[in-house]
Amino acid sequence: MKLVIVESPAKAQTIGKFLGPNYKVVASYGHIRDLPKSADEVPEEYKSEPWARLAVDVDHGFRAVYVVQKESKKNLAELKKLCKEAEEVILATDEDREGESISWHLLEVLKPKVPVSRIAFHEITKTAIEQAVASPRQVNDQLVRAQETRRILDRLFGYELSPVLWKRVRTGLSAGRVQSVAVRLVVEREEDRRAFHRAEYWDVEATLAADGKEFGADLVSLDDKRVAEGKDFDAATGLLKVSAEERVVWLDSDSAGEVARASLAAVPWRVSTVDQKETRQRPQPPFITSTLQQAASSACGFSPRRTMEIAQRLYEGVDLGEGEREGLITYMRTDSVVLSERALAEAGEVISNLFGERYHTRRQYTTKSRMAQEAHEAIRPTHLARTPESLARYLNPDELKLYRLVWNRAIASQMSDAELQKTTIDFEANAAGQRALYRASGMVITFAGFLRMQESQQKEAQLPALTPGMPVGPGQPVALKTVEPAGHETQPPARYTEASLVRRLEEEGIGRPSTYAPTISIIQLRGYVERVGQALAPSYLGIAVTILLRGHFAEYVDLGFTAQMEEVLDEIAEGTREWADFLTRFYHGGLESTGEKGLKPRIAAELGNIEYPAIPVGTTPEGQTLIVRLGRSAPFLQRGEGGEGNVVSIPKGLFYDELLVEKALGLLEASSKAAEGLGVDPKTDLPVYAFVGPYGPYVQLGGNGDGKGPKPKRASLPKGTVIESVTLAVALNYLSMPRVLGEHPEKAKPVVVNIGRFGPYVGCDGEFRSLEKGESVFGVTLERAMALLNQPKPSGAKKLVKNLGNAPGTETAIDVYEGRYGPYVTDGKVNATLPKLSDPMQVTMEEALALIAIAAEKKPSGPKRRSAPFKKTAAAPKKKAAVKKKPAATKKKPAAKKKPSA
DNA sequence: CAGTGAGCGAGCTTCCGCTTGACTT
Repeated sequence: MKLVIVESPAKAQTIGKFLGPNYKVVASYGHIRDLPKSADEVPEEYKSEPWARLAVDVDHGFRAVYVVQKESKKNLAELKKLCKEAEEVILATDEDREGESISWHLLEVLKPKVPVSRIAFHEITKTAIEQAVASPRQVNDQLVRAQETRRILDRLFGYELSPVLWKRVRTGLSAGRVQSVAVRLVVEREEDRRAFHRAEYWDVEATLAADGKEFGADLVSLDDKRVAEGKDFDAATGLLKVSAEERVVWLDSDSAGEVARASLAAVPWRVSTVDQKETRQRPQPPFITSTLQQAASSACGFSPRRTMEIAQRLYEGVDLGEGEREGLITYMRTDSVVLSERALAEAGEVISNLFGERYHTRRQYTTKSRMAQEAHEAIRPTHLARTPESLARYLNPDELKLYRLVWNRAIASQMSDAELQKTTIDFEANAAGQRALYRASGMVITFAGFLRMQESQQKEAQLPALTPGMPVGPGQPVALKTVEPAGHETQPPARYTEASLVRRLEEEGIGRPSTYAPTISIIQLRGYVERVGQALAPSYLGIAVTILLRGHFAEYVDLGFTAQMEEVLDEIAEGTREWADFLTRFYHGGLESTGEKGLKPRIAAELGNIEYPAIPVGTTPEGQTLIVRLGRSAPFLQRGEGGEGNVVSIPKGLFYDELLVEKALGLLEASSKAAEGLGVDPKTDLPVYAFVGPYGPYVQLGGNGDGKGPKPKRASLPKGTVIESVTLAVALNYLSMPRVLGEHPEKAKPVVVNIGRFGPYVGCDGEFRSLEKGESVFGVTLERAMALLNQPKPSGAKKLVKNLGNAPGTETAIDVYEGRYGPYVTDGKVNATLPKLSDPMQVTMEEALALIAIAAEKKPSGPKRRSAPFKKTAAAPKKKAAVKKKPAATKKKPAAKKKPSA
């Protein structure tokens, strides 16, 4: 038996059929090893290395530590077994960088004792596979190194820049070569929308009729000066932007009205020119991942993720009633527009049968993108003879829609050009001494060609047959019906949709077919981008993060970064560049003299300069700055230095493009008026208000504004409460807190329930207990409260386990504690968690001191964590942001901990 | 940006690209 390993099980099944019983074809299920994702996946022997977090030894040749992915373990065990039974192992992973890498990892892990060869095929047909088997080669190490370089660069990029965001913006955030540029694109589109100035421009529209047909003609020029249209205006200023020598006239409402009146009075007009032109239209190439996602989005409203799910099902196949599943489309993660010979031939037959020979034009497409790796074909039906109609009863409606899309596009791509005839007729009028030119455009299809496959037929507009010199007016062959001014406005650039963002990334060579949909998901999951209908709008968090990265790490989030990386990877693959050199320069930097800084020193140098992000909004007429800051619960607008009356939260759904100075001032105004309140508390006659504060929404009873007198009663609302939804009744309910549930039978003290900093709780006489997760304050009875209070205090607190006595020669006591995170030792200053599986009772003084020494050295270096953004009071000086450096002990690489690195 | 009641050692979070898992009441 010869063992053939491919990447996907569906492919394995198909190939298995071609190769016959002497071969066993199995799948690797993609990559089998990767860098460990987090500390707990790092092998024990490397855990104490300074680079363990990265799993790349950045100081010794960028040696990477790979671990078998959990999901791959079972399959790998199976593969190992099969390897032993095989007389030969054939690696048939995809022929691209990642595929070559998978083969290499398979070799490393399986270590087959039998001959191994590497084959590749781009087309799943019997001949292609037989040919591939007949011409084996070895794994291409240079290509593998290129992949490894890519992988390591992405790891260093993501795992070094993300922590910058944790320190300066919010924990849990992420930055990456692909995702950060995706967010940047969305943010910059929003900035363009925000900076956009509308321009109003007018033209004149005439309705004419001849041969019983009505048609329109628009004013295009006056005295040979072209009438300005939308594209003539600058988006950022709303002003006309045409070169000096170009003669353009910008009509407003009045002048357009005048021209219209004068034109109408100027009958008869005259046909001045009739121009006819034959044109052709070519079909588009068959689908690749990005274009499929785009088309499915506009035609069916599917998100990229949904499109890929449906495509996966079509790829894996359905039971067509013959008991065997058969794949209906080729592989859906591809960047190649190439069609196989068989597909080309099949298309010819299908098209000739359906429409006739004339409709068929054999076309092989070539992929434009330099980044393309072309391991697969274009996305097409596996059998073009299988029409959507013939599959209708086997597919669900969405599957059918997508299949139809794929089939139509593949067939159309092999059909003849459409032939069109375009007609332009100009009419001339003497409008109050000005020569006004009106233009009518028509188009007829003389040969439909591939347009037969188009779902929405191109609109034809037939113009009557006119000849130059013909008069236009009452009693003439061409009648003039109306002449009216028409106003237009330029439109701001549209937001990206998920699919159009994918398309843009693809055009820029950023990301791969397998990551487009996940990238779109991750930037939403991180809260950088939100969906508004089909469109993507950046959140204020996304804007803040982009401002930070763009301001301090510009070249890393540059649109061209990936393209540059790809160039280097190509050189590595070709053997003209050394991979570790490249990574050294990327991470540690180039020669000092060149001023080229690597990522690591760059971050170290930059960190102190990074302020907590503020998003610029503008300046008030009084000269105060307006900014958006990120609050704990939501973004808020701040005027000047903030403080009472100068701060307001930003309502949900108000995005940056609309947050202009005027709107911002309106919000501040409205918030001082929120003061009007929800109504009056019947018991106290005091007004009730609902506000959003720094810790979330809350309600308040009475006393707003003056800042004097007794503080008003306030109560928190649960996190995420929409302030607009709060009614008087709801507000009063919360204001009833802290609510007395009754009296403690023993202590004779009141038992209360309230919502506090750590959530809802009950309390009595200085004793407090939190409610359980999800438990409502309104459901708590006295009984329940008593039950909670009678429970012992949850002991997250440390417990002394053992006293080891004083460290030799000192007065410092060394103790072992049992804490929330397990047992640890401490000298009172530095704590060190005991290694797993060690018995806290068996710890010796020696071990404890060693652990403490290691922990002390690991203590965070560099700038101290800065204070929370809202900690400071209005009175405090504003400048505090400068990072204080602790006069911490200089840290050197400890000579003691050295690991024999290979 | 308001305000109410605890406590302690933190360690973790994060990247991009390949692929589909699926043991039971």
